[in-house]
Amino acid sequence: MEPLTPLKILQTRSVADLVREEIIGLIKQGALVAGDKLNEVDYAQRFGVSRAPVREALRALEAAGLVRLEKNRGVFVREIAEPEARELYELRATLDEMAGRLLAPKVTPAIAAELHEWLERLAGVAATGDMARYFPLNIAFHDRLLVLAGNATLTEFYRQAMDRMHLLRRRNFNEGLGTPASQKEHREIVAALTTRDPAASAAAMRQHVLNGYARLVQHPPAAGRRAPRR
Amino acid sequence: MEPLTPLKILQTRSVADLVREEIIGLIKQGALVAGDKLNEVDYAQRFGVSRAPVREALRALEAAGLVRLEKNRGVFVREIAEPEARELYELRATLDEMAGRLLAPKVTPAIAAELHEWLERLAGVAATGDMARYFPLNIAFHDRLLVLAGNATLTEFYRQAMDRMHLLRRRNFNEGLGTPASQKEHREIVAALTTRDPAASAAAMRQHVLNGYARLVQHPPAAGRRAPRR
DNA sequence: GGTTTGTATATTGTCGACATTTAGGCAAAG
DNA sequence: CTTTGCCTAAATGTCGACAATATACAAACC
Repeated sequence: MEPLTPLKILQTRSVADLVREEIIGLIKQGALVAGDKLNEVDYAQRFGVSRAPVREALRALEAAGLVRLEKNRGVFVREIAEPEARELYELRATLDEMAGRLLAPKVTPAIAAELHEWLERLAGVAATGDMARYFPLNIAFHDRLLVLAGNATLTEFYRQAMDRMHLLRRRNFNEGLGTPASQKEHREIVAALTTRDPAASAAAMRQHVLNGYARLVQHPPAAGRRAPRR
Repeated sequence: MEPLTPLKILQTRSVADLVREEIIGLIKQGALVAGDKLNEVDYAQRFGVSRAPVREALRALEAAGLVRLEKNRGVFVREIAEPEARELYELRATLDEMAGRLLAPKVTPAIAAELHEWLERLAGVAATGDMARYFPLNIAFHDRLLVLAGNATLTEFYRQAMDRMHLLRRRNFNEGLGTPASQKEHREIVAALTTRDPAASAAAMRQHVLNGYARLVQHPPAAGRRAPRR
């Protein structure tokens, strides 16, 4: 009943919105990495628009913590270095923990079945070793858990935290994913949720994130790129 | 050594930043309430600037969840109604809980002394019944706890959540503050922190927020203002 | 009388241009 | 050879204006 594709887009989405999403996409796929500068004129021309909507998009990205605006100097993709990386993982651990506690009592047989489907899909892709596919799938799995938890505000904050994780040096963010340990923790999370035990589910999700951080830091940091001074 | 006031401001802060902070201030002090429309030309003239920086400020406020942009219709102060209000309090309870757990082991005698000072100040102002003074003091107290917890990212997310609380109908957000029950919980929080017990501190802070929500909902909702349709 | 159509006004979305500032190169002075 | 100063180019901050959309009101029609 709703075409929703052709003109509803132009009726609801402004150019600034599209630019914002496009840039977020570039960050998520690694085309833009921490420290990169975003030239307003370049991006305006790339999208065939003027600078005004680009600037609005960049302002929104700044508020989301993805870029850093330096007056009269330019916009740079934020870089998350060590003190902050740990902070971010601790925060995400707490958010995931909350999601586990909320979701557990809501798990129905249908939800349990869906979660086991996710496990199979994750295991299948992990077996191929194709990180380019596993990476977004893993994020989608965790995002789905948050959505199922039923607190939209929590999901919004969680997504903001997850977006920032892409600002870690990509080489690192990927490492340790899809490992047997990570798979095992996924199964433990689903198992706890299936028993509808809030405390166990919360603990499993929290621990999974903290272990993910441990797997991250034990991998050698990638060599630094250009580092805009200051 | 640093004047930091006169020209450092103009060197680092753009007009859009100032406008953004100004509007946030209007929301915090209640001059702007949920549902109000923000006319771009009006605010541009009020601050003596053009629409461009105003629009950038509004984009940032949208990303922070404080306003809602409707294409070709305008910008409106977001309204937080019942399902979302509960979500927000649950989230804040979790963030405060995390802060309590982080802060407890860091409490030194100096910090304990500072916290007791806060208690006295809060009790003093609460005794006067002057909510206009108690209200920001209470927020500053909780903010201070977050800062002392030492996780800057957590503090940032917490502040974003707190900012949104101002979008609850102000009549409600104030009610229940400074009550004996609230004061008692403050003392329990500081007591737990002083013993450096992470679990007890986390629980006290969590419960304080959840009780605050309970005190909120048991007060009659203020009559609605204009409600922009859709 | 109620509904619809048409028009006028106001507001937003976007654009192009100007002023200001920064970054870098080059030359002159030390 | 280093440093200082100036100058040029590029990029950002801000502005005013135009086009497109939505809202309000009035007229016309059933």
